[in-house]
Amino acid sequence: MDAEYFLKLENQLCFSIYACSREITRLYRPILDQLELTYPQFLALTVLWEHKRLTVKEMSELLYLDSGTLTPMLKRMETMDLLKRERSREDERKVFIELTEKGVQLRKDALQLPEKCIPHFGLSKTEYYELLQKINQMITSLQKVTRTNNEVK
Amino acid sequence: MDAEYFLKLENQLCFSIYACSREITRLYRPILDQLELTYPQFLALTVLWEHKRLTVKEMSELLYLDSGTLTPMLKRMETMDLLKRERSREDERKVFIELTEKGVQLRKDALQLPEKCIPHFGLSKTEYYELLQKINQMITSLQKVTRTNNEVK
DNA sequence: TAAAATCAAATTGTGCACAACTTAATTTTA
DNA sequence: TAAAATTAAGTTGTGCACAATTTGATTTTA
Repeated sequence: MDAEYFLKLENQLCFSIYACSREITRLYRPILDQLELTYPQFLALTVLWEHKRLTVKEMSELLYLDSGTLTPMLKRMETMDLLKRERSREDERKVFIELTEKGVQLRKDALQLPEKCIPHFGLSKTEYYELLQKINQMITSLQKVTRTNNEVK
Repeated sequence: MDAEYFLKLENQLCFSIYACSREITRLYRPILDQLELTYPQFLALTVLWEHKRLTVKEMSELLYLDSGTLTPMLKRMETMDLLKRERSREDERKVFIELTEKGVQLRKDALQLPEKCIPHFGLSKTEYYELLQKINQMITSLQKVTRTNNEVK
């Protein structure tokens, strides 16, 4: 492994991925602005459109975000009348998140997002799927290290 | 294009890339902690190791970060004695950034980063390069839209 | 060459991201 | 079954990211 080589910015895959992530968010922003959503809020809605009702913990596992990020964001979204937060009666440590009618309805408007944005990725259908698969493979590998006690040192 | 399909979290390439970016940062963190650096600070050092002296504008173009992000970060790094900020005499709008001896020396310690981290990406050499290329291709496509006035609406 | 336009950096304000910690509830175990 | 351990959510504090705006310098142009 040539450490000198990989220390150059242009050869750092981590930088490319980090920059690409922000570039996609920038692409999405004008449309999300119309829906009055941020990108993380849109992701939170996405999992709620799929699962109806989730605890904060479950959302945290789906989005890889912790309660320190989710709690304040969900509170903001509650204020915006997109969702309800309700503490579980069976286990009072848990808080259930459920969409309001407004939150459910927003899905219709959000459908334009993939249609308007994905063409700008500059990828063929095949490239899109292959890239998705590769990145997911990478996430799985990374989580083996980052989600255990085997910290890299 | 099946918008319903692409609205599912698992099919969203943007989510994968966003999650992957954070997962890599998490992998890097224990090592960067030892160097007392954050990931964006490490990137700032990376471009300064390559270019010796840069204006804020030039760093902003290399890292795709604006002055609102860079100025406070560079001030923190100046306090940490990693770099100097000096306003240009020829054009007083510009501020030059240059590494201190401490900033230069940190490069030696940073060399361990790629060596220790890249193996955990779970990619072969070929896969690494292909992925790097694909992501860079994607960034270029995205910038055609995000870095012009043709906003997606 | 003086006004208008542009430019570079800094500032302000909002919203993540996340480490570290706290609180309160539930589960485990001695 | 009471103490210890674990768990879920919330809190606190720091550091990005970035839009929008401001400040001051330089360039363009009428």
